Amino acid sequence: MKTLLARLVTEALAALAQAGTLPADVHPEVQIERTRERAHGDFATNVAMTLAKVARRKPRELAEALVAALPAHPQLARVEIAGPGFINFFMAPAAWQAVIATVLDQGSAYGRSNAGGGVKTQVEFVSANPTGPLHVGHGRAAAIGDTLARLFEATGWDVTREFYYNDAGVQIGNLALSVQARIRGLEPGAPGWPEDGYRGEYIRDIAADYLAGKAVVADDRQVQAKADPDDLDAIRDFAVAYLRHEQDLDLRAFGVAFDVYYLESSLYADGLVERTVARLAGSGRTYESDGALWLASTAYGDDKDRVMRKRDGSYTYFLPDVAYHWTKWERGYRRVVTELGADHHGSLARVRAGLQALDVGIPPGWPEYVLHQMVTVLRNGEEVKISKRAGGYVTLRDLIDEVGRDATRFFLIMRKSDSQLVFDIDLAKQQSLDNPVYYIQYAHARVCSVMRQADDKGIPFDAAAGRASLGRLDDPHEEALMLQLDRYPELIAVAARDDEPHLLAGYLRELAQGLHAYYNAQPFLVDDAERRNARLALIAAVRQVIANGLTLLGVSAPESM
RNA sequence: GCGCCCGUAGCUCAGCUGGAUAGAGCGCUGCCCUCCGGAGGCAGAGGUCAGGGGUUCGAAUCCCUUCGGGCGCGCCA
Repeated sequence: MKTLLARLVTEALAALAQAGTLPADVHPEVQIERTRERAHGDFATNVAMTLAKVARRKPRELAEALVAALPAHPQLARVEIAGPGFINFFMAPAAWQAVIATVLDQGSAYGRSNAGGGVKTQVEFVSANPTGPLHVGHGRAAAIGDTLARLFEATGWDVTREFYYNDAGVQIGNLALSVQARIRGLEPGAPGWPEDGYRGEYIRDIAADYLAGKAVVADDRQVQAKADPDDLDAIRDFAVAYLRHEQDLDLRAFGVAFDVYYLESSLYADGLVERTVARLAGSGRTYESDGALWLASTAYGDDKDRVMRKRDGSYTYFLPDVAYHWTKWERGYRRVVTELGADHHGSLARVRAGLQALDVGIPPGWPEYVLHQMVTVLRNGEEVKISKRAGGYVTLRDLIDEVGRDATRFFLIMRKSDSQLVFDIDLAKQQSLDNPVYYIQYAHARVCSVMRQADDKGIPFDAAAGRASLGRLDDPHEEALMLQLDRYPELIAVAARDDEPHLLAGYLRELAQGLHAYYNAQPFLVDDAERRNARLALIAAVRQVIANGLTLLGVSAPESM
């Protein structure tokens, strides 16, 4: 409908230009927006105001001329001029009613599009190092990254989910030493316990399994424990596989699956770090100072120059980060989203600057970054502290076990990633109206229940009859719902374009609210078969869109609760 | 000190790439079940959109600035 209106307005503008009311050389972008209030019609445009200056006419005068030149269309019932010069469009009821048939025809495909045109796209997220179980922050990353990936898939992008981690660095060495200390029966803090060792109970579990010679299978590796307390390499390999496996279980319980696991160590093994150094050196933007090799990254928008190679000859993490993102480009991903905790925001400007310095055709501003702010967990109104080193923190799996996957995913996605998020465990656990995820799921279950009732009463929903009688839908609640349904594809497109999955959570809440209000205002199973089937067609369409939206969030749409 | 993010109702937060009288949930007050699931709905109170400048037909939204909070600012990852 938006595109229809935009076309009509453009035609009218062309006619005005022809008549000399408008200068011939203006080609304004016609904005059609949804109105906030029904009194303002269904859609509105502000072109008369934006063009008033170049046309040297008063906005309302211009609006009059434009409306006079507007071609008639059966879907357009009425046009009004209001306020400072808005042109308000009132659509014919049939135009709204048509959305119901569209939803029912398209089913789970409603809302999908091909905006991405099949372009190879990658979402990198979670990317936790295998030094412990995943915590709530990783959960937020997983919810955001996976939902984005689903949104991209729904809008025609060819998506790969990637998990990047380091299996060979300082932290991993520390992990191996911690497990070895546990193998030797040491407790955290005891003499001989490694400095900055991992103190969590899970280290003890790894030690026990290692000694027992167990085998461990993770999604990207498998290892048989050697049970030798002195073989630090073997301990490390086992511990990494063990924790990777634990993370796999967490992610699976969360409904998240990765296509690719990328190892930082492979960047070194495959010579990609060296190649990156050489390429950067060739840029003429590197220099030696204090015995270290620097990149003049300030030339590319960074706020200070960065050390590439330290005085001791080893590389800083800046280099593998650039090398890694270069591989993303080389592997053909043209849209890339890197999802990180906001505490890593410093790497953003550095990596982009490094990629520019490579001069390999990567556009400025590539890749997209989505940074999420901190998660605070509340239990009994008190903050639960998260401390990885000390152990005993709230893990993702604790949350899933306690509040369930649906509520966990929903709570972690419902806020804008830029905002800090308070995760109230007690609220998330509540199976009541206070809990938004139950409220939405209940709307879905409620429609299913009405359909069952219809069957029981021997008046099952007749979809064909419903479609033929859509003209019977004239209640304000019905109009509001049709409007909401019509908006859904646009919302999906915007959420995918702007990397804002939280919009979908808010939309679904509003749609559910519309359904509940309608339910209370009107009976559906009325004797008048035309009206009854028309109403059932409407709520069937609402159920379909709720299901489609929940699927994109990775949340189930139950038929009864 | 510098950079990024945030500041909207008592609380938690939306506000759809600048639009008309700023919204929702919870909490509070008062209503609504002979009816398809009351696990619901309706109405009301509650705001200097942190403060101050600017840009323009129009600003919660864009720019500058002050204040407050979070996170970064290492030849750690």
